[in-house]
Amino acid sequence: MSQNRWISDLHWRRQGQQTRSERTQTALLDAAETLILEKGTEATSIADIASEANCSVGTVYHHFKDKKALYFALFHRMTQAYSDLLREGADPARWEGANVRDLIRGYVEFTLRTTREAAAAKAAVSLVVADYPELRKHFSELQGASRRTMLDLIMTRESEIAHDDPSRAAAFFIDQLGAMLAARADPNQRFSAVSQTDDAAFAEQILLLAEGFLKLSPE
Amino acid sequence: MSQNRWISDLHWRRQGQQTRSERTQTALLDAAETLILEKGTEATSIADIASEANCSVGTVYHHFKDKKALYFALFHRMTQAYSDLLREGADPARWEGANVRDLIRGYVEFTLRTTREAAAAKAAVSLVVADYPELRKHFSELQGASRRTMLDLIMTRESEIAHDDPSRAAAFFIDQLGAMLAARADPNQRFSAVSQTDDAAFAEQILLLAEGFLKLSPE
DNA sequence: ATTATCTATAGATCTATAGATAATGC
DNA sequence: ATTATCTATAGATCTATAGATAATGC
Repeated sequence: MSQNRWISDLHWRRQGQQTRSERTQTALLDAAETLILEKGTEATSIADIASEANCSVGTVYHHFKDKKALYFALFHRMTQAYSDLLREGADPARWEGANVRDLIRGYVEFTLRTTREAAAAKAAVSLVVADYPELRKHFSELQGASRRTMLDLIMTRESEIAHDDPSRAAAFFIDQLGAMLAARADPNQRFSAVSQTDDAAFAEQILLLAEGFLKLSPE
Repeated sequence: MSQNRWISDLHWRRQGQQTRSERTQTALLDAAETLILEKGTEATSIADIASEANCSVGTVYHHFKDKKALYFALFHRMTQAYSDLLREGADPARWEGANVRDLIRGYVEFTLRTTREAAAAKAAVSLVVADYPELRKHFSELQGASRRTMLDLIMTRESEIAHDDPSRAAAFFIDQLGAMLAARADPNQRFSAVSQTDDAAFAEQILLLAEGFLKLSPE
């Protein structure tokens, strides 16, 4: 019998040896994502996932140690994709000559775009996280990394901020901006929103908030 | 056999005839709340809930049609409590002589206090909602009601707002404030936050945001 | 008398595995 | 030769019910 090779203790997913292996794993993760969004994690069974991915239950267990491993792999796929995008977007070279306004505008646009592109993946993963308390911390830390990166970038332009305590104000603002962006990405928010804004108007209002709060020097 | 009397199609919970009936139902809901928070909805079985509430599986099904009915009742209990508090807090008579600043301060304090008091209930219910997509809409509408109430109150003080379009600005601000308060109530946020503020400092910063954005007339 | 509770269990999942079969690529 | 897949099923849940027993309150 072959030795099992798993990516890590956390993910516990077989390192495929053939091209079709990766294709099958992707199909399984896609299937899980779809079904979880549709019916929730509780109502989604391995047989459902296999069927949605056009393969058998046995195949699922060839690739993933157990149900939890499959869900963790789904978590890993989404967070990995997000981290990669973040690293690329936060490259200081990319922001040469940008002022604080540009940074905030860029952050809002980047976050809205990436969360929209990966909306299904993100929503499904947040349902997984709800059922696996051990993942909650990882999930939040990912958001935290994105905020720290943004804060560092902004603080290299500290002189533009006329607020008494620029670093405290910037940190507060970024936390709140994170909350606003998270809410905006939540498809349920349309039931609770009392204002309607498209993305462009949203970004514009956010800049007004930032200007008033941080007291940015005039452009 | 006795006729079953249920509170509604949605909640499907027996209308108890004896004092101990209510006590048992409360114990069952409390037990479900505790276990869901601990292990998630998927891993929580009826037998677990019965055991945590010191009663038998048969008793659970005497009071609730099925597992879903129990979870829906938990949802109902939390949302009802919140609605009641909201109705009380939003009474216009209570806000005689208050200006926009007072209203915002009051809203922040009210929301932080009630969400902290009911933190466990809210967290458990949000896990339930994650597993029952049909509840998502109800959940968001509840938040929406709270925001509309707040918006109405603020707009009776429209003259204090120097922004070009007071009603649009107020609606936008309330939506964003809702997002910030929701994030603040989330216990995971401490892993993602880059700023540390206690409730008093938070309320103060929110007022600064409001003043700058809405252009409130000086006090 | 009616309502609430318990015990015991049928029946329906669902997870995970064993063992046989098919596809891949050296 | 090795890797990936399928079929069939054991074993472990878990939900929900039936029927007997205990507690309540008119």
